[in-house]
Amino acid sequence: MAVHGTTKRVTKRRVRTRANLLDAAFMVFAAKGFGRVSIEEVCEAAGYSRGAFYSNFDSLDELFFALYRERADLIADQVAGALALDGPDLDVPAAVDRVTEALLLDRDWLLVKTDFLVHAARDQAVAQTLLEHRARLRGAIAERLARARGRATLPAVLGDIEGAAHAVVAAYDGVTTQLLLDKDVEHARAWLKQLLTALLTDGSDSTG
Amino acid sequence: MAVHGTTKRVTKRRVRTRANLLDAAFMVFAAKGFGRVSIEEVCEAAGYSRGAFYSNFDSLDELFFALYRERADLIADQVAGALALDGPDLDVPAAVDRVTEALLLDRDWLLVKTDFLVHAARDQAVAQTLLEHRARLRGAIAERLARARGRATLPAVLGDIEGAAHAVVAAYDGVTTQLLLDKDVEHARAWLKQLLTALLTDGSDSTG
DNA sequence: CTCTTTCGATACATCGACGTATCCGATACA
DNA sequence: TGTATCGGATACGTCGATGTATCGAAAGAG
Repeated sequence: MAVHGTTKRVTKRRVRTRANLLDAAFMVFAAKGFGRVSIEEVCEAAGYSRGAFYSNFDSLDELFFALYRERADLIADQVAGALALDGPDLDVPAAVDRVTEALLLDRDWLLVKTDFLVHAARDQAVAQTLLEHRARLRGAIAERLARARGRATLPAVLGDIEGAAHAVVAAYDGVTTQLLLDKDVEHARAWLKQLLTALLTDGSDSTG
Repeated sequence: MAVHGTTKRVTKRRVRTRANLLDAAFMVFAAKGFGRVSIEEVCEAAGYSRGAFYSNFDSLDELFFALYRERADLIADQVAGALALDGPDLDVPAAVDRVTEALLLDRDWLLVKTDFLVHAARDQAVAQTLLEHRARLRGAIAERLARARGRATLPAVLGDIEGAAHAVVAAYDGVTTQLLLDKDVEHARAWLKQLLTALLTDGSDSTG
């Protein structure tokens, strides 16, 4: 097959190297923080020389971006999956349970994610990407919330369903912050459930 | 006055220099992020040489810590002040208004604060300090919430008043995250109000 | 199996930031 | 005002990280 012309030959070795670099970078970033990591450290952790790095990326920033994109997509799918486990109608407490399980497992990811947030806060283009990711997540949540209508009523204060989805994300972010500090995953999980329940259910429901 | 013995002579010039360095550092940190700032940049921004820096601090970390402590205390007082403006009884919506005004003014501060959070997440000692700060804030909030009892009832899902205070902080953190990305202060403020209202008022109140 | 292309390692030059040691002007105190 | 001390500037040596250019080895095509 003549896939010549524009496309360069891409070896299996190359994709392996790239993946290894990304994986190593993830661990190093999680451990030391993006701002305190050098290209050399990433290479050393991955077992490559700097030549391999420069062959695959132009800068640490580019690698970081690629890394975030990869993992964020993965998480997004995970959450979407957790939300999809329901039947056509959504059982709010059950969904809350499953989503909190899926979201708050990996402290390393939270560390990297927050580094990326800090990065995005100072770079409009990066911020745009992150905002789109978040919008997608909110969209999935809103879609599911829509199906819950009638079974449970949302508090009017939050406005429409979009507002409620927004609130869910905010709660998640808030819990994340606390978790980064106290490192108590179980507590964070339990508490996120509480928060989401408080936000998503009318004060008037009395079921357990 | 013989304050000799242990105490070194501390000149006015020194305190001025130190303050200038801290102020300059704040701006530089806000602009570029702690991880991307060198000692030299701070000195240049402040109009001093590196000699001045090393005469006042041992490392960038130490300066960062001092800087955070200073500003955080300032903000804490500000919030406490906003909460204290009430009479003995607390009017929840009014207090929410004033607190949101006080909290969300300075994007630069949010940037630095988040940098510090990322920093603290990887250093237990620093995390401890930050947790104590947050505990103090929560304490002030809880104290005020206690006075509101009877006037407005808190949703039961949040548990006790401590839980409610926790939720307030989480909401603040959540909104902060969004604000860092979209830079829309007014929207963030309005929305924080909404969130707090949803969290702190029973679903059964109907007033606007 | 051979030949070409690609990938990653090595060696090199450069640069910026660091920390220190020393010196001079500023400041406080008598 | 004199003087001892303090604070900040300057100059220096060092080190780590960067990016590039070149080379040998691995992988794919025929």
